[in-house]
Amino acid sequence: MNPMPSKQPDLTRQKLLEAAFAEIHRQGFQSASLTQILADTGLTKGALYHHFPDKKALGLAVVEEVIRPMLAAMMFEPLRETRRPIAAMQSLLKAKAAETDPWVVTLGCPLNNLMQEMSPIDETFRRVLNQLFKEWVEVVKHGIVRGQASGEVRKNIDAAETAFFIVSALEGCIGMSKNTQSMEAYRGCLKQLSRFLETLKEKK
Amino acid sequence: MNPMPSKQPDLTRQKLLEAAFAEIHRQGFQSASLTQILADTGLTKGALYHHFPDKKALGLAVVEEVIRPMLAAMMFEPLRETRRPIAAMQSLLKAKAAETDPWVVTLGCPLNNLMQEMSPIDETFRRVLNQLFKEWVEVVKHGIVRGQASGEVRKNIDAAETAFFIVSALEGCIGMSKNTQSMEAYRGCLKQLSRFLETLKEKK
DNA sequence: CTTGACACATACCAACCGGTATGTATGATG
DNA sequence: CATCATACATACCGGTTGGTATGTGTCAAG
Repeated sequence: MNPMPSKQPDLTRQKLLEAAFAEIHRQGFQSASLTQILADTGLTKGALYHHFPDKKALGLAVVEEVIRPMLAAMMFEPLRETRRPIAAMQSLLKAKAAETDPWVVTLGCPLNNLMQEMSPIDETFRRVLNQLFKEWVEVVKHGIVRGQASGEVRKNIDAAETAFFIVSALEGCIGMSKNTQSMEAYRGCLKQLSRFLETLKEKK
Repeated sequence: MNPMPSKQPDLTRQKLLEAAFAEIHRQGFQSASLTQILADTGLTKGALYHHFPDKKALGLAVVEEVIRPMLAAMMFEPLRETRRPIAAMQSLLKAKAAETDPWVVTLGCPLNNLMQEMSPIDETFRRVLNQLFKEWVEVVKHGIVRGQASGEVRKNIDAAETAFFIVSALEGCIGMSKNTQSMEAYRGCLKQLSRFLETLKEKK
């Protein structure tokens, strides 16, 4: 009846995923230590290898079940149905710039970190990460297209190319700011990206 | 007199640096294997630890003595004395887009790779990498300032912020294209960056 | 001719890695 | 009550890691 706190497999799996996410976010996938993850969770290898066949599967699960929902909530949802994507994205950037948590500036975007590390050396990772990345670009692209329909966005721009660039530039800003470890540089970079977005608007 | 081919210490050191650069570029610093580097050079640990005190020193030397000159030749020099930086950068981007070597698209920018991996977890690396990055931004910034003086560039833009953004966006383009492994996406992204540069020009 | 610093090569080490084999408590099922 | 799969824990393994200690050949100086 009263289920023991330590015998809920779904909860255990979730704890492993979250600890793995944190460790991977800090150290990267290859340098992430399973021992460390287990130390963080208080679990053992028995639990880990019961829920995941190997380290790689754990990493891929982190992408699908931790990073994807996170990204969807933060970046996809706000753009999903907007008819004024430029305005939506600018308020999104403003929100990011207003964050006081140095999380992003110190550790960077989890998706980008993994892409940079794993895409060149592991095809499975590359496919999964690229799929997620492409979804992101697609969301932005559809936003732009809707913006073009509603008259907010100029019609002589390539929606796909522009969307790819916007996401790339944002990841670039985050990455460089991570190196600088300066919230101020981060905000300035986002401001310039916002300036670029402004140039996409239809002139009235 | 005739110096033996294998007893020129400077040459040995250089071989180690280049092999280390290649290995680090592929695998990242943490996952770079000293054994692999030695196998690539045909040398042994005796040679390595004669020239470098430890792995970290080797990595930092790679940054200073391989990546820095490479970056300086490719990105700094073309902008050093130009009075029309926008034009110079656009021809630079054009040259990058025209490259058929998939080197950049498959492995990415060595500087950015190291920054993403090492900056959050090692302060020494972060300082060295950030120094190099800041020099890059500075070169672009000075170019913009000179462009403002010569009338090519609008005067109501923040040179420092803009320079930071340009470098960030470029690194972002490279990074995302590395993930996509598509030369076409890479070229499209550079084209959008070029479009941004165009908006910096003084209206005639 | 000897000495000694330099430029490596060889052999070895403890620590850690991901992964496996086995043991065990629990809870549902027949 | 017996059975059996689930959900872990424990103990262990071979391989690899960065790093070290020692050996050796060369060459220049004294």
